[in-house]
Amino acid sequence: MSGTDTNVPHLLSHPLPAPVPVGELAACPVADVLHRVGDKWSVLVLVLLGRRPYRYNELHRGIEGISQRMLTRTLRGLETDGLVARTVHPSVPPSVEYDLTPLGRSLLGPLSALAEWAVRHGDEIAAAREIQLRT
Amino acid sequence: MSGTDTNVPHLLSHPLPAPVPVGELAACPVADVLHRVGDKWSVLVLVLLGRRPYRYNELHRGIEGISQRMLTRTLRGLETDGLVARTVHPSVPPSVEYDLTPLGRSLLGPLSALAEWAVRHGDEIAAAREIQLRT
DNA sequence: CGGAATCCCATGTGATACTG
DNA sequence: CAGTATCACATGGGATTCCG
Repeated sequence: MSGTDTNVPHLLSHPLPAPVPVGELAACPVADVLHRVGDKWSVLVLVLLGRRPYRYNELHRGIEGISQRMLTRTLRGLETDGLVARTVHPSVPPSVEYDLTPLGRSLLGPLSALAEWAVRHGDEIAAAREIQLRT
Repeated sequence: MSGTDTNVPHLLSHPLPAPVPVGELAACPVADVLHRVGDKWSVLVLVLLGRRPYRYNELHRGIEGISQRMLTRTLRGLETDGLVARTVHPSVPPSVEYDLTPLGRSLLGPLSALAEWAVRHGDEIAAAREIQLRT
């Protein structure tokens, strides 16, 4: 991912002093994407759909604790952003299948990098939080 | 702590059907981290502090549009999670310096992967949103 | 300078009930 | 099966004022 750095500026990697305000970053879609994927359920839906297509109730059973409302809203949001495709199969009873779009699938890579970091350092964060609680 | 754990499972990369509900993922800290960094300002603060240490008002000026309240809350949150260190220099007038901890710095890598993705595909997301708006 | 306190609104999230 | 509708609550976020 960092290997093909042809024209994309490395926004996070250069340790230079900031000459200008981060309008460059506020205007850039990084925070946008983080906000989209940073909600409570989106990443879980993306991960599941990264394995195979799922039907609605299948997702509902697969993601423990999600309400129908939030599952629907999450799917709609991801669909709106072109990350998830919704396909209705005209059968009786009707079945609806959700799957990742190529765009959504391309997000799995960067997401997995963050996932690995989270798995590796999650306990450190938890430890840091514990310390704050006892002071 | 978890540094010795070399076989971190690739939660997002194996395309196998899900044998069990994602309790594995709901319990794992991935969504947690996304939620922490997925707010409106955290990533911007992390990026700035990735370049060099900053003082409070320096950050306030550097991040256009952030309120004092949110800057403080964001810094406190990142500090609580052990990603940012706050150092008070006893001078007159007092100066407070914020910097990334090693943990915080280790997050810049995965974050930059996501940032590159966002820069590359941000327009596709915008395009997908436009389509939804006109229907 | 580096915040804290307060008020207020928007959004996220959940529970429940209902439906084609 | 695959949702919608409604209510209710917690949190996020901004504006303003005040303080050591």
